[in-house]
Amino acid sequence: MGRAPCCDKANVKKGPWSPEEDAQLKDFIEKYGTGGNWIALPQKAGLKRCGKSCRLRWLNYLRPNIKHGEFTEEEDRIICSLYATIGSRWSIIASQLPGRTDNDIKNYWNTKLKKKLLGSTPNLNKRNHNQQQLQYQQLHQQQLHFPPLQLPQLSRAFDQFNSLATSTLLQCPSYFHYEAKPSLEEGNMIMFGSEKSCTSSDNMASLESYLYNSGTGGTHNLNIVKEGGGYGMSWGDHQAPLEYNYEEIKKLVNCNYTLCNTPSNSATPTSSCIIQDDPVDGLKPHGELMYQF
DNA sequence: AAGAATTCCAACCGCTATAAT
DNA sequence: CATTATAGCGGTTGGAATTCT
Repeated sequence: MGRAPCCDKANVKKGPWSPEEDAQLKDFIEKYGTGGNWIALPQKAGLKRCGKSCRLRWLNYLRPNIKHGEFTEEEDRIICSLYATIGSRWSIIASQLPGRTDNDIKNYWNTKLKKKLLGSTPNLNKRNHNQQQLQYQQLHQQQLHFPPLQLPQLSRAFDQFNSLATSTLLQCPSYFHYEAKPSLEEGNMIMFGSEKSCTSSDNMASLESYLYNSGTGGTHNLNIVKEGGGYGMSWGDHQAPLEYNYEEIKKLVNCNYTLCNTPSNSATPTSSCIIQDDPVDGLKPHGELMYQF
């Protein structure tokens, strides 16, 4: 038996709320509270609405101290920082921004902030973006000389990751956790991330999806392994099937890692790393970043 | 000026976690 | 413990408003 519906779908109003309905809901809640039962509330308040709809209307619009309008730079910074750390957990992010709702922040992120961060190309529309992405992928493949479909997921995952990570870092470097061992050599490892970690069932596709969806969240280890005459990469249980040389790996990762005065074997808090954007890719933000790790 | 394309955001949907029985 | 009801969450959508061509 499936779950019972919370209301009679045929007899509830949907769509935008009228000022009268707003007033009715507001008056009722201010007088009697929600009673901890949203499902029963619309009937008591005389509204032909689903309890869920009432709850949403109250939380996102009617309740006191809701802040509407422009987000401040400080709010932007907090959202970026938390998104980089915990991903799209909007209710937690909203809890750090008094007066803002999760829905508001989610909308703001999806429509403005994400573009602002990635927006080194302000006139980018969907068509241009897709074209540029395609051009980039073609160029990328030509340069690397690896056959199509051999490692597309990993390559694209890195594209997505680096693009967002670099932008995020520009905004809020203190919240992003980055570690690297001294160089891309056998046995070395690059670790990105913060709190989340991939599960044992992750595969390349889910990893791609994870990186795509969660931006910089997560802890990911890219292991460099020696394979025959070149280097390969492994990610969790998955091993790249191809061999790459040092330069190819660098290009595949899509950043140039230059380490300065780094003691061997481990990253230390006194070391710094310069990441430069791939000049091939016009979509990515340009510049040079310094990290302490 | 007008139609097309894009942006924006309120509201909905479906899922999961938790509470109640 | 199993089942059912509810709250809450995040992803998605519809359509109004705005911008572009």
